[in-house]
Amino acid sequence: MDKILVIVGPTGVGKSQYSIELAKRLNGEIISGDAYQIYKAMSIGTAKITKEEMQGIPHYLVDELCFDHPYSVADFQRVAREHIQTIISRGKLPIICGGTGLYIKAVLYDYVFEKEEIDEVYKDQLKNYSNEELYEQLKEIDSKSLETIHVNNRQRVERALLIAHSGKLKSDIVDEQQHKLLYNATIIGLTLPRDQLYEKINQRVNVMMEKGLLKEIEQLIKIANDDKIEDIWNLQAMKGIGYKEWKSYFEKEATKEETIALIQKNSRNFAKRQYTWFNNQLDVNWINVTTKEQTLKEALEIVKN
RNA sequence: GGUUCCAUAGCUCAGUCGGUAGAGCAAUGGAUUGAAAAUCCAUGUGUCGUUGGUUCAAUUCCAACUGGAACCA
Repeated sequence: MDKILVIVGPTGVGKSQYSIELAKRLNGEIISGDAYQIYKAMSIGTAKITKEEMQGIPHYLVDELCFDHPYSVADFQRVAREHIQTIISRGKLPIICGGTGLYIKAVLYDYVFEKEEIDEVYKDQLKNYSNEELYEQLKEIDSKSLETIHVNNRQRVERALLIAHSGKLKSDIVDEQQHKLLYNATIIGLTLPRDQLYEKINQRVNVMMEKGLLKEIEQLIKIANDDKIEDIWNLQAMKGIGYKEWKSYFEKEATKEETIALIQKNSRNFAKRQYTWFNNQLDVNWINVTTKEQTLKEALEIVKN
């Protein structure tokens, strides 16, 4: 199996910085395992690292899409795997670094995404039903998929119905998988005590403001106007933390201070969800990020073993 | 200095005509297979300011004290 290194951790813990240091020492190249850093013109709010900070280490899946394009776990899985092969063929170590748990798991494990064509007419029809009605429909078609989907989780109930409608059942697709790693992956998780992490997150949002987050949003709105995009706030890319919160601000329903506080809160909540995923879905070697030298030493040791 | 009011969860506060208490927000735990920075589920964490008194029983009534607020000097 091909050897790869994976660096995960909650938002704001300092993954990017460590990935560079490790890449330098291990002759590696970095693939971003992040759902939002793929978008161009969204740099401050996604805390993207700059060209200088990359220190010449090649990065993939950063700055590749316009913000009006959709991006999905299936896209990520396909392209990330291609990059892994290319990097290995050059004799380098692939390092996946990011905070999007689902994306990273989908690459590492044998997740299968069938080729599908969405039936837009059927999708539209679903809008006419209540959560309960959709749930009942799914119970008839694919009751097994309901084991991990709650009635109120409309997004995922609809998704399971769409999958069933396009051919195979979602539960069958999952059952056919072996849930095994496809790579010899070492997964390192960077962590901090919760209160320290939250403090860092709050500070980071303040720094984003100083760097011009609001200007970045205004710029995106301008691009959207020029491109005649109707509702910018409906774009997938604008659902990201640090972006979606500004809708209320521009509609004069929230002050700047309230918006900043909301971004901080959403970031903290997100960090907590990330921990839930990494703790329960991946086999993570956790390293407490207190001193930089110690962290690197520990990380290198884990990689060797 | 005097009078009055306040003190209950991390915060803002409700409440118990005396039987050890509950909302919102924050927070915590969990699910997660094509929106995942998304979407959804669950959970009240408390010497009811301190010390005494009355009482079978005090967070609740009484007193003193401590801290805070307002008003009068």
